[in-house]
Amino acid sequence: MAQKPSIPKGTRDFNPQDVAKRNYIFSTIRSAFETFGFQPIETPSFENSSTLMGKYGEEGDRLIFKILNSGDYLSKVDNKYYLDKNSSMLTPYISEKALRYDLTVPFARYVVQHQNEIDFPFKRYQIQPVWRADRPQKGRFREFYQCDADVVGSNSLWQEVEFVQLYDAVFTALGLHGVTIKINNRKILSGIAEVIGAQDKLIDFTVALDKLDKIGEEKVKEEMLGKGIPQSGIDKLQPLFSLSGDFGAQVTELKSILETSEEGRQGIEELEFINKGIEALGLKTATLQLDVTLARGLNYYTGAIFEVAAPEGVKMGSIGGGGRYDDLTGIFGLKDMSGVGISFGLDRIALVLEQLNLFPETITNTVKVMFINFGEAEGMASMKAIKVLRENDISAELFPDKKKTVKQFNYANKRNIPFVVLVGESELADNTYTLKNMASSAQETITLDTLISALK
RNA sequence: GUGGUUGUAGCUCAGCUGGUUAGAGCGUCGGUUUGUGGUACCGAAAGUCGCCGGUUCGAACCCGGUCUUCCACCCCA
Repeated sequence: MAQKPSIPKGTRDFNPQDVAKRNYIFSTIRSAFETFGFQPIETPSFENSSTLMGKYGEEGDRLIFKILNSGDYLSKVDNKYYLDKNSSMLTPYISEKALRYDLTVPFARYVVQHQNEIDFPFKRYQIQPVWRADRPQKGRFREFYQCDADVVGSNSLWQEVEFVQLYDAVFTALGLHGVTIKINNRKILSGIAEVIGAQDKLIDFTVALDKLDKIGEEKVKEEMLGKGIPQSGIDKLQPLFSLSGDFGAQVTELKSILETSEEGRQGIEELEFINKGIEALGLKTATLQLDVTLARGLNYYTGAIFEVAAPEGVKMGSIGGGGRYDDLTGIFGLKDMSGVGISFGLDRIALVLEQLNLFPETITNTVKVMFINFGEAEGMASMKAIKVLRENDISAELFPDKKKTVKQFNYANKRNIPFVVLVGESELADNTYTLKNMASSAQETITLDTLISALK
């Protein structure tokens, strides 16, 4: 055998069973999106580099897949950068396009570009692959699908309420019960930073706070101190580390911490509105949980921040995330356009469903009936019947070769084909069909009309 | 990007401190007399031991590099 071919790091092939399972998730999400009034759009898999670069922070820029220019791309390069081997300066000269890194920034570009054709508020969903030059791990790929729903052009907090409901609806429909929808608000984080005198260190502060459940209270304090946050401020955080109780109790605690911060108080108000809405409307299987340490999220979030964690006991990074960004389109020149949205990580959801064995057994993409091949004349009779079955929306096929029946049955078995039809010498003479149910082994010899109704 | 880890037939894995023709189970293919599968029995094919280089009389095994896998950072879906 020759050298085995392979695919790039962090990419995968999907076999028919995989595709069937993924399609099941896609269609569940898609139908929920549409039920909530979202409309689909699609954008190109690659954008101009200038559209993407600088939108995800320094880290993000590094993870964007750049596309090499065509032609003699080195001829345009400034000798200085070339000879210095200065990659970051050289890149813009040799790469003008890049694969999309997420669906939100291309969406912002889309909104600005098509602002005159769009009726606001605009609710769109988008299900497409994205690419990141990340180092792969489990549940972490270089090519994966995001399923995004966003609304632009409305400041209403009802949108946030709806997104919580949407998460609940999708995961309930997928049978993935017990997910936790964590919610926080960027304004609360800013407020806390303000109160402890670290407003200029918001990022450092949130990054440290985010690690609370991972490295513990002491280490978090150490890190904050190391980043130059005053001890007096850290002391004020004490109540934060011991936040407990239900949503209401935590909010009360927060209020006392954030008394002096206008922004913080606003964040709390928003949070309370969302929680009140969800309490009144109810969730089917998910839980909404306030998580003040939830600080992840891209630089552009300005209000609510969401993240969805798989049910307890499943080791997997977040399976969804999102939030409110007041000025996303601002970077492309369209001001005062608030957006809020969420994303589902299809690939991780698939892994979780697989692990918990939650895929319905009925997910298959096999044909319903296979005709055994007994020879040329029998084959012709079979093909005629198959034609009629297909016209009746029944998937059917003829085993192409006249092999031993044992082999043909084996094949049908392995492909999980539920029914087999035999058209041999006697059936040919009588103009009948022997239909066998592979699961029960029962078989009967019937006419074409009966065959059709039996398989419908 | 940093540190670690993995890689042997299609799949899951054995292979003792380097020693002669690298094994098993499952799967695949063929057969158990030619119209009936998922069971049983018999038989066969299939591996430049991830790739490149080095050490050695000799390497799947030791060393270096590289790719891949997974893990921890980082970041995220």
